[in-house]
Amino acid sequence: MLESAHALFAERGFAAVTMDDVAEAVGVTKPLLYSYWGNKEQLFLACLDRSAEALFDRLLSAVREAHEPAEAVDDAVHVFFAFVDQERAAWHVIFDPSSPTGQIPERVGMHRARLAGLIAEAFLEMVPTRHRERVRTDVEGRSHAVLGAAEALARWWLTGPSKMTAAEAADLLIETVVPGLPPGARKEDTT
Amino acid sequence: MLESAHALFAERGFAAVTMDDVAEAVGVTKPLLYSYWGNKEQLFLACLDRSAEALFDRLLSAVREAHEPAEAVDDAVHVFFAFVDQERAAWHVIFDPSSPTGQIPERVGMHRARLAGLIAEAFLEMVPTRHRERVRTDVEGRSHAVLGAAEALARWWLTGPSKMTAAEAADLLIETVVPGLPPGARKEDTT
Amino acid sequence: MLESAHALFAERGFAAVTMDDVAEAVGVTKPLLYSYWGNKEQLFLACLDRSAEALFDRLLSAVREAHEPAEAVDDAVHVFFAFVDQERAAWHVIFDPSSPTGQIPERVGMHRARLAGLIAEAFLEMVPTRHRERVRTDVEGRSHAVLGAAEALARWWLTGPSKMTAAEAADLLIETVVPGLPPGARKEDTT
Amino acid sequence: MLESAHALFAERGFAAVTMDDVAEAVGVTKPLLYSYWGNKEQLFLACLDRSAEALFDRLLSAVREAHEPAEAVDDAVHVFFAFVDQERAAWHVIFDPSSPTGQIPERVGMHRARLAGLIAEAFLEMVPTRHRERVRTDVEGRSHAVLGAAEALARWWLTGPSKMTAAEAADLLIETVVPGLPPGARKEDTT
DNA sequence: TATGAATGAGCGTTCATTCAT
DNA sequence: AATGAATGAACGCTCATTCAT
Repeated sequence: MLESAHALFAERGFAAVTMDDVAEAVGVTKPLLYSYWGNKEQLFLACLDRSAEALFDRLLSAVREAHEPAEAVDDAVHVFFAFVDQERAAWHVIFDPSSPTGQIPERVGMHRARLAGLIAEAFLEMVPTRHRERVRTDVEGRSHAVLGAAEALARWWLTGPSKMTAAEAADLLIETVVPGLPPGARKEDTT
Repeated sequence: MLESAHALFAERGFAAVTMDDVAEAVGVTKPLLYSYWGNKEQLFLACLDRSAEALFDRLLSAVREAHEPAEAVDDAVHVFFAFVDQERAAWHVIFDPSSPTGQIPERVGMHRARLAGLIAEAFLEMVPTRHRERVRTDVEGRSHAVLGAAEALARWWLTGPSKMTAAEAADLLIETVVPGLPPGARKEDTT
Repeated sequence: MLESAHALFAERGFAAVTMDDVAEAVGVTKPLLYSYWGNKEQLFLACLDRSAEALFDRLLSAVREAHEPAEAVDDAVHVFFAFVDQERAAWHVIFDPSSPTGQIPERVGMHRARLAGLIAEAFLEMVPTRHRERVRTDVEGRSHAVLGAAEALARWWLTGPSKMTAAEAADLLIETVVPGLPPGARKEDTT
Repeated sequence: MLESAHALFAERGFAAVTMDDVAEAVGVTKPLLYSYWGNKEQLFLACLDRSAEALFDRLLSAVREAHEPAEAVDDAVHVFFAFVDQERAAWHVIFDPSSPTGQIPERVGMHRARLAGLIAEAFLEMVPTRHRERVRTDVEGRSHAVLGAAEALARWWLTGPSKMTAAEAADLLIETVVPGLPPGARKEDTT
């Protein structure tokens, strides 16, 4: 039942969707919508959480099932682009830029942080244990950078002139950001 | 006079600012605003162009004045973070995610593409002439990725727990994405 | 419920009535007005159609129930002035001259044409069958002329110094325009 | 200089023309417009008077120069349609239906009355002197009816399917309303 | 005289949200 | 549980009109 609302938000963005639209698409009356979700924001947050959770789960699996640290990052990136490719609506909802009111930005930030955390963990795996604490903050920043790179590359890939497959886009991202990692491993670890 | 409007948009985003707000902040009446800019969108676009132009100019100078290709990218990244640091309002307007109506997304896309183009040029300088055509599309994608990484890292840096200086944030970005470049230069050129 | 809106439009004309006025007069809030009629124009068109329909129906009955052609025109004219007399608001809405935007003029033209068509039919009845085609265009023009005469006479009657009854005004119109008809019947048919 | 304003009012009607439009069309600044005419209404009234005066003058000449009463009405009608044909802008301003505010309707009424008065005079000429007082009111009403008929026929002629010349339209009107006149002359004067 | 700049007052419309039933 | 009907609160925008210069 969230399905239809989800599709609408993905297509037109939070701000451009009215509760009337949602009610019509879902096939129920507006008051019912309110009795279920309280208000527009809550409804959107439900969609957002659903999408972000799905992406998070897939990334988590990829990272968990990887046999070695370096592989984990690669797999995660591939999973990310596969997700964008297959679950376009979910992707749009997660990164919908037209939702700047109330609790939404905060929640988006939280999901972003969770995703970045996942990436960060994978990176940390590549750093010898004794150096992890020292580089932790850097890794967090890098993770956000990588996530932002992924987001921007995905947007360019979806809307631009490129005719890459999801896998090729993923490889491009890996080539771009992964060699720069793990941090500290390069410079400081040569001792 | 755009100043005040600019500040408002930076602070609250396009959607959350009313023309009444702007009028009050600027210290004039609404009709005057309309006589100057026609409508809310035009007013915002004026702010947007102004900010994006400023960032573009700074990056362009940095790239032009660099002595060698590798230096150009480094300098650009540092200039970028310095800009975010000093011209926070401009930065927010450029990457305001709450402006999804009318011509705005298109214009934002244009500015993003221009910035990416600048980065791409700098990267191409690092690739031997005979390989440039072959890697051009990849480089474009990478440029968007780098820009996205910069945007995300800047956001994390401004809002997160990090206490880095702008220069340190810039270095972190460089470490993260620059080694991955130039594309083709690494793998294919060793032949 | 259209009643109050109708009265307002009749009294002050389309342009001089605001939706706030209507809402207050009707005793509901503005959004409800919009949920019922969509916009000001639609609301007015509803009033217009209602009035024009009422006048048309009365004229139609008069024409249908007349025992012979000549009587039909007479009766129609009397019905017209009786309508003006009793349903003054409706009359004002139909001939409201302050409604020159959107679909309104077109719709007014349509209603005028329908009324003229009714008159034209009555006139054609007075013309021998074999001449009808030949005079059809003339009759159409004459019908509009008669309708205009009726409208102007009614306006003069309602606002001027005359103290006639509706029946007397009707007779005056009949004396003025009816002898001039049927066209063709006079000049051409004597052969 | 009124010329341009006149043209605008004729084309779009009173309500749809802004003072900015007028200023631009005339080629002066708005404040100058105000210094000349005081306000929009006065400006329009100036245009209106000018047009109405022109029509009145032509009708007056026609009536004055006619050799006998019956001819006067015929000539006036022909002059009327020639005016509509040649001075379409003036005609539109006189009968502009979108000017229902302030003094305008009253002034329009005055001009209408003057025109009707002219027609009435011509008709009265056809009535033996001793009956004139008795029929004066009737004649006034009839004159308005004739004027309304002329107006409606002209509108139909200009916008409808007819391909008549101005003279043919005039003849059609004469056939329709003139035989019905002079009033009283027919019924009562046969004694 | 003539104007660039400025405004008061208001209008049509929208939409998230609620209540009586 | 479910809804048809209703609304509060704004918002973008317009335009006749007027000062300061």
